[in-house]
Amino acid sequence: MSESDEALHLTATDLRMATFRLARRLRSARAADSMSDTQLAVLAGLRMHGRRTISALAESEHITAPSMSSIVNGLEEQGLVVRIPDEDDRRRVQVEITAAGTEIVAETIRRRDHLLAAMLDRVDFTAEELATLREASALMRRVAER
Amino acid sequence: MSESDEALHLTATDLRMATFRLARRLRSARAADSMSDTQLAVLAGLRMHGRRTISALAESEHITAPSMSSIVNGLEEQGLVVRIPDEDDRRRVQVEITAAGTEIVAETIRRRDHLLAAMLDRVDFTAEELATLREASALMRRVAER
DNA sequence: TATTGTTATACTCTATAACTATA
DNA sequence: TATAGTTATAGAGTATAACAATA
Repeated sequence: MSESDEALHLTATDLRMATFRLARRLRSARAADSMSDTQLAVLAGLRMHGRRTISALAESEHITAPSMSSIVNGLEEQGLVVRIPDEDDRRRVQVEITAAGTEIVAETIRRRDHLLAAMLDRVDFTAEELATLREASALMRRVAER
Repeated sequence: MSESDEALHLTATDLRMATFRLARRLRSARAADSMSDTQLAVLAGLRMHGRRTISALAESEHITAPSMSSIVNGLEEQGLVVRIPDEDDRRRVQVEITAAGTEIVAETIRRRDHLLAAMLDRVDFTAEELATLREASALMRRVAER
């Protein structure tokens, strides 16, 4: 293994462990304990990208269309999304987030950010260490896009 | 809000987004597609900390004892753990990972590290950027410990 | 015929309540 | 009585197979 390959693998191992541990801690914070990870992910996707069909949502979340149909049923019963018939292709259904759904996502994000900010505060990082974390965040997002 | 509070919250937001996106990508890599996140977490905990009781495992994973009992049933049927009666307190059962269970964890870690190393490679980071990621990994683990 | 979505059915993971065995 | 674990039962999330409506 070359020196640069070794650096790559060492970085990968460190970053994998750190990412899983932090994600696990943050995932516990959410606006409603009854919301599943998938429900939150669907709402967050709709909030970012606007209305989507069942198939598109299923593909985004890597689950099947019947599973997504069932998830959307649950969200619709809670008033967090609405199904809108597609006028151009009447086989399709557009799923749209409601104001209540948007608020659930926003509140979950607020709680996670507050939790993480409090965790960062307790460690008492220097300005330089905080800067390193922000630089790394940008790098991590570039990695995750690939 | 003070300047340092603002830095804390900006860092928290960046890091939350980056962490969730990367964790989500990496979680899909595992030694067996049939293994659930909880099953993997239990195996990984047993591999690190040695034999544990059902109650201790349930507490670690933040699930109830009946749920953990069921998870352990599944792992035992697959030959990945064994139940060992506790001689000192015969109400207790010690759960121990088998060689096959250890291998599942090791293989999952290998796959995730290889996936992440390949992702890092595709972005073509400089040595300095890789160093930033490794420094940040250490900082993230300190944060997650709190 | 092919595509979009739903319904039917089954399995896993989770919970709470009730039970057994042991302390 | 209290604790450790299991069993019984139910609800949510997932899958595959079969179906209905539309293109």
